[in-house]
Amino acid sequence: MSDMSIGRLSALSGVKVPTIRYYESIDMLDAPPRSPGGQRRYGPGHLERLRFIRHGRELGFGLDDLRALQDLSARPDQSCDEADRIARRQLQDVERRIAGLEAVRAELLRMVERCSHGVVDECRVIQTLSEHALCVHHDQAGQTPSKAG
Amino acid sequence: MSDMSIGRLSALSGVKVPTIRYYESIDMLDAPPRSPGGQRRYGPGHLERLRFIRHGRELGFGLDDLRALQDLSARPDQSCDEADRIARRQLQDVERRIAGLEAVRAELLRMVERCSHGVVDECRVIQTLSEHALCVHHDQAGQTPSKAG
DNA sequence: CTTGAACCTCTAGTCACTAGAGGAATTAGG
DNA sequence: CCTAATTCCTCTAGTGACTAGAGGTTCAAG
Repeated sequence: MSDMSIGRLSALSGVKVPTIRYYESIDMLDAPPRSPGGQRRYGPGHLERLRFIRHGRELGFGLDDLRALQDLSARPDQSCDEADRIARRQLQDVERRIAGLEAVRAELLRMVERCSHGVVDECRVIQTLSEHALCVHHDQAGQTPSKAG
Repeated sequence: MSDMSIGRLSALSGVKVPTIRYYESIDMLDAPPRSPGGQRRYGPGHLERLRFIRHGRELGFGLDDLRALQDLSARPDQSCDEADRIARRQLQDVERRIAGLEAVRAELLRMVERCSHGVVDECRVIQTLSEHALCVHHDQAGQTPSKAG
């Protein structure tokens, strides 16, 4: 288990080899000792940490959040309010994204269901994309403070 | 309406000024004529196209897809099968992402609901991330993790 | 000892923008 | 016409989280 090569660590963690090296380069993962020839040799601590990161990434946490959570878990006496706050923020973000995607899904469904498989000129897909151009929906411009059309 | 500045086009389309220039640079949007001093002057066709692009982006289409859809709409006699195919692929992608995010949401909910607001050592948030036993990845030799995003 | 897989560093590319520097043009008011 | 404010210009570089490839070195098995 100790003295793993990067390939073995990759297989055991499910994180690709270049990604492990990338994590090291951005200080997400401690640089391991090297073999006499200069190749990385990992211990079980690295594997544990990588799995933590991978699990967190699967849940959509950013690497900065995971760094913060990892730092917290190194100080077990502290209050876990910060960890809770990070997780709740992530939950809200995920819920917001689900809501957005469901609206998108509804519109895409309308699009493809109305497609009569004719020619482009009558195509609902393209028409819908063009038509909605007439609606000035949720205006998020914010780039020109003076006047708006 | 004709001879808009880039700022006005931005306000009317909801697409930010640097993004409009970026679209021009990657040939998503025709380069407009210039004023004597070299500033861009847009017509209504540009506005229509930009709104098409923005709407498509809101639905999650990639710029390559939108380029293809635009090219199709310039040839109204063609079959719209290609447009339909692009939209259906997008719909599937969105549905796949929703499913992934809902699994993520469930796990995040379990996380924060079990947090007892004590100290880090007992924190469910951090514990859950560390518990790779419950993790979905069994691929000990595989090299292709799938991601929820 | 040879072979071939796995490893090394480094650069650059991905997607769709965003930020900022440093300067030129335009517009509104006087 | 002059000035000041605003908008515009090009260009480079940065974002997040990797991924791909070149060109070379080390390791483990036979």
